[in-house]
Amino acid sequence: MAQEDVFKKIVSHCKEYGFVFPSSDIYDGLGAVYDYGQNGVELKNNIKQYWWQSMVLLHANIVGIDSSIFMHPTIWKASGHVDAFNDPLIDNRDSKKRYRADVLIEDAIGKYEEKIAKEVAKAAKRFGESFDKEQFCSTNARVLEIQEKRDKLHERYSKEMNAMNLEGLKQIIEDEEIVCPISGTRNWTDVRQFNLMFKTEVGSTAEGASTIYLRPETAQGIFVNYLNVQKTGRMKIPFGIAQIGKAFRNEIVARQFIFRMREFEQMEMQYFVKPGTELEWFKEWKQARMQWHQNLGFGAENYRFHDHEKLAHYANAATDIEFHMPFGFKEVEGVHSRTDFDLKQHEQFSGRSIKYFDPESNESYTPYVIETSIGVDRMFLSIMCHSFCEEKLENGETRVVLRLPAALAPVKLAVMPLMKKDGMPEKACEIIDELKFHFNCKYDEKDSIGKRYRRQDAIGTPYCVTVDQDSIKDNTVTIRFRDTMEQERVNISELRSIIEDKVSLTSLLKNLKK
RNA sequence: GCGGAAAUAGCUCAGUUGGUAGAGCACGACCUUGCCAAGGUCGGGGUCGCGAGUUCGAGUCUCGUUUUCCGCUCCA
Repeated sequence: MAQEDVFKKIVSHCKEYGFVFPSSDIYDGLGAVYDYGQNGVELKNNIKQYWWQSMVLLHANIVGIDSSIFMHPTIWKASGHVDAFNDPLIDNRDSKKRYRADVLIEDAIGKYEEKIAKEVAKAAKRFGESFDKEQFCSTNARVLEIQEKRDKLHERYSKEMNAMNLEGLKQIIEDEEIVCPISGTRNWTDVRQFNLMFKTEVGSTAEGASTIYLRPETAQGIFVNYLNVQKTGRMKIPFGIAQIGKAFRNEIVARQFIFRMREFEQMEMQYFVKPGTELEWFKEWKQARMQWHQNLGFGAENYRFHDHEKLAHYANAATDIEFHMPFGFKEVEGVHSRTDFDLKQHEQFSGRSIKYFDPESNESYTPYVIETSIGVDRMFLSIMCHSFCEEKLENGETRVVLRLPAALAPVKLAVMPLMKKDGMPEKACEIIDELKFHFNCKYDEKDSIGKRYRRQDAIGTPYCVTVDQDSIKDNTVTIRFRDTMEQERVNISELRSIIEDKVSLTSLLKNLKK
């Protein structure tokens, strides 16, 4: 597939030009872990800056924190991760397919529903023609019988799920004679659990050691600090807390390059609102986050919302912002209305009151939360995918160019002497020495000028400046633009004003303000 | 975790029925040139993913293992 080829090219481009390397490369790599290289780290930092500034700089009522990766283990009991990250899985030995045991059983419950609906429909049709009391009674009895079976199954299933009794779930699958949809057989393995949280131990002696987890999301660090921030920052609802940080999930299958990694970075903002207003704020943030994405100029057609129909236990509204990757529309960001679930849970598990006292209405309440949660690495990938371009030139050659938004580009300006003599290198270095305080500059004197331009194209440098013989005499240089490859002759003293605005985040951020 | 495919220089790959490890690009030095991947000379770089086995001899055959890709599966 052409699209997959493009993705492969992007992956190797990332490695070849110092954006992303497989982790532990010289030891054959470590599954689903990647390192960012010299250019990747610049791009990633710029993405984080764009997000952070759009949140914390542009909103008087949003502040940031940086909470630690280790947290009290009870936090993950309160959040539900200890239970919910333990999906019960079962394999069919014939089809070699793996299923979630709970999903299989829920499907079986659904089948009873179908049966009931069928009986009712059949009866309705028959009674439309002629009413027969005996038939009515027998149908009624049949429906009641199925309903009873369904209710019994449901009850048993809820009980086993709550207890996370793996043998019990397996027994249900056997008793209900659930077959694999592919092979049609009942040749099942035992139900097994895979814990998606990484564990480690705190305390060096075995006796004093306690198991703790690497956080699977950054959100809980915000929730448990919510009251600290509210009190010390004198925050009034509605207000938000933003955080950028690493999170860890022991994914069963981690694939598609940096799209799903075991160690990844999140940018999360939890917005605390008055109960009852949460759906308005949900709508507001949904739009605001989409605007933030589209502000990069990648084209509205490459984004879409994916509203969740099946909501997680903590949410009363949820949507994903998906971006058109070479392997399909994929989730980059989630916007969730998390209700007061998390704060309430932490109140219960910690035994501390973390209610908010509203001075306007003179009442205390647990705030509702709107969460915006975006994967830095996924954002990085979407930007690389969209910017990567193999361009046919008029002379028939192809040029590989990264059309990164200038504000995100790792290097803003490359300065190169046309020749390695006659004072040109020195002049070029003078230019860099002045401009390096304002944006990221790079010097290059190796190889022909054309080759050097292409090298900069490949890492997305928006501007190249070339110092030639005339520059020595009249202090002018040619500035070359990445996207058009056109050149202009300008005075060295003008360079900063020409470039600085276009490569700064300010230009992006200003477009965000309505 | 299951099934399929793959792994040779930084990258892309060649390597015949088992017989001394190659090319192009990239990299370094020098010469020539100078505005869109230029030419020349010389040079550095590989335990052929790793470990066993078969063999006089393994990049090549067999088994195991690791990693990657594709499909399944999963995704707060």
